[in-house]
Amino acid sequence: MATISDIAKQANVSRTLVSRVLNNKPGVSPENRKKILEIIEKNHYVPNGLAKSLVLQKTNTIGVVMDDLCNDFFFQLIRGLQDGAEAQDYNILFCSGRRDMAAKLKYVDYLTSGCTDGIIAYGSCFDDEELFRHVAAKSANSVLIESNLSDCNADKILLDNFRGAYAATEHLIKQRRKNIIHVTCDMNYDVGLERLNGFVQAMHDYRMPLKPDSILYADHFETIAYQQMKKRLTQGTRPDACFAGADKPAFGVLRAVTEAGLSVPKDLALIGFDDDVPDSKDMLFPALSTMRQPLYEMGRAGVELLIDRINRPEREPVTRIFEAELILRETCL
Amino acid sequence: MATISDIAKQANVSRTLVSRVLNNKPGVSPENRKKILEIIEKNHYVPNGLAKSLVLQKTNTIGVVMDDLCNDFFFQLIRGLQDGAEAQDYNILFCSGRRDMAAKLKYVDYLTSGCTDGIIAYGSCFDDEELFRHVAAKSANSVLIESNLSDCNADKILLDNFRGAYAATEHLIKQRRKNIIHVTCDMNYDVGLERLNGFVQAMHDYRMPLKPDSILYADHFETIAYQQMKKRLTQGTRPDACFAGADKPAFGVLRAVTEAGLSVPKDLALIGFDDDVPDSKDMLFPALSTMRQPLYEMGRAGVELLIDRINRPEREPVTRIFEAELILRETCL
DNA sequence: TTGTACGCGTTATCAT
DNA sequence: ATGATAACGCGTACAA
Repeated sequence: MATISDIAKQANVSRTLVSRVLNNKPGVSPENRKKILEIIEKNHYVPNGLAKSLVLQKTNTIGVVMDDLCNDFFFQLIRGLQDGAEAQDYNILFCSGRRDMAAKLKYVDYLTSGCTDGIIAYGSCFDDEELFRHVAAKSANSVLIESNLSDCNADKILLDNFRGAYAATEHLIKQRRKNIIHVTCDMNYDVGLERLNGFVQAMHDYRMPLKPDSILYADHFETIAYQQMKKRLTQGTRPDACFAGADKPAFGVLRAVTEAGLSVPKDLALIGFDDDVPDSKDMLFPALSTMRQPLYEMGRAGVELLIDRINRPEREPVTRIFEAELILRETCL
Repeated sequence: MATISDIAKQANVSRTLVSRVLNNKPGVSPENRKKILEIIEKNHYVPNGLAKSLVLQKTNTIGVVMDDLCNDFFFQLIRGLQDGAEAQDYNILFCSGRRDMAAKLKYVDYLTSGCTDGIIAYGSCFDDEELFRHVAAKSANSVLIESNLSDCNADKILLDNFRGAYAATEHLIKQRRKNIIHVTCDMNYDVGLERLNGFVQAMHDYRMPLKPDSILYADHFETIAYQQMKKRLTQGTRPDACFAGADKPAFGVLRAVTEAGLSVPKDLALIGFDDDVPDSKDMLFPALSTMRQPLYEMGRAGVELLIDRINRPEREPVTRIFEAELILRETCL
């Protein structure tokens, strides 16, 4: 690959002039500018970004680290991140640890060792704590999405999962449902705990009965929720309402309920969480009522916070908390 | 951020010794090594990757540019790429132009200007030609997936769309279907044309009638195929078999056919292309028969070719052609 | 074992 | 308008 020196040599000028032409700066005679531009063109010359970033101490690039790129749950988040970066003319790079912690750590190290001006990390898995402390300790610019880590020097984007869960549960209660259960999402994540807590608090505040079989433990996918719900329907009193900690388990519940010959929402009202519904699901089941998580907006806000921090590294860290919104469709009116 | 000089100063040694410790090289006394390691630890020091790559002329990183990260079609490809990179201890970065050509070009420029050892570009859109010529002209290491661009200095990973389409059509013919139609995928892409050609050739070879209404033009999504098929069912002779240029339009067809009260595969046999089926679809419709495109393997192969080229830049460009595999499920036996 | 000096490719400063 | 020089942070001959 040609370098700036090659171009300078061919044009019989100094590297300084070439650099000025490259960056559209004044101080170059029209003839020289023309000649230099031609030679640049002829050689398909592009300045080396590494060298440039090294001397400028600026990359105009931000990095994103996530658990897994291959999950449609992240689509809206990704769009928000991309649009946010695009709006301020930053490059944005995506990495994923393929659900592997060591790989994720590796990418954090990589992205914070010079090639970006800052990183955004998504994840509320308890295991992520080590990761984020590592980032913060290096005092790299960073924003954490969905991770409520105290005293670490990073901006944070959070969703009020507790209030969201509370609101969903409250709605079911006000619908005069009598036997409300909660199917959790993955309890290895903060969100799992927070949503469970919101459910419990609402039940408590409204003096609703909370029995051991009021809570079914599942994860972020459909299958376990389906199995748990299927089992639950064969024992104890039949629930007439369910708040699920995420949409995917909600669909597991929906499937179990439907297969048991029950009618939704008549026999059982159902509210999910996330608004993470592939179009095709709407054709399969009644449309899912859910607490919408504004992932697009959270992504955009994350990028904006990060770039602001890049420009003002001394600013105190802030936390922006988003609210989930109750979307009533067909599974709960 | 601390630099290697800072560490050296604190340890009262030269930068050389610190560098040796960082890279696990001999030539450092045990005492010095210990002292240096402690200071590195204390400062959370990590070497600057830019400077390192600049002097080493090596980044151990590859970049991927795609149309759109937010499409489940790419999941298997991404997994293949990641696993391939992981296997050889390379970092892999994903960028997407959000379906915007200018953005895609920008990312290609960015990734080929120093921060990676090579790039992989996916796409067979005709518009991509400019892009790939641009890459090749810079003589950056690159591999093109699904893009059959002649005389450009890059390795290529291709799928034999013609043969795949031919095989699908042939299967329908041998099923003794009499009125076979083809619903295309997006004709702005090579794959659209190649699959159409395969269909036409098979029909021709077997002396099957090919009328103007034997071909419905759609795109890579469901809706248009659905509309076209719906219209088609109200006019002309009813088709008894359909080969669709991709799975998503196949599902559009399936929906139209089902809504028209026809039975699949009895009244109409259907074969898609890609094997790009979200789980939930299987619950909604009869499972789709399709030509499986081995995207995972294509991704892995792409990375392997790229890294091989990085190690042997003088090697002649090669092209690896993968074959699609007929997967018979419920929509065609 | 240790350190000096140079180069990677670029931009910025300060002469001329 | 032009160019020599230093600097960014690192690795590595080479010399000591």
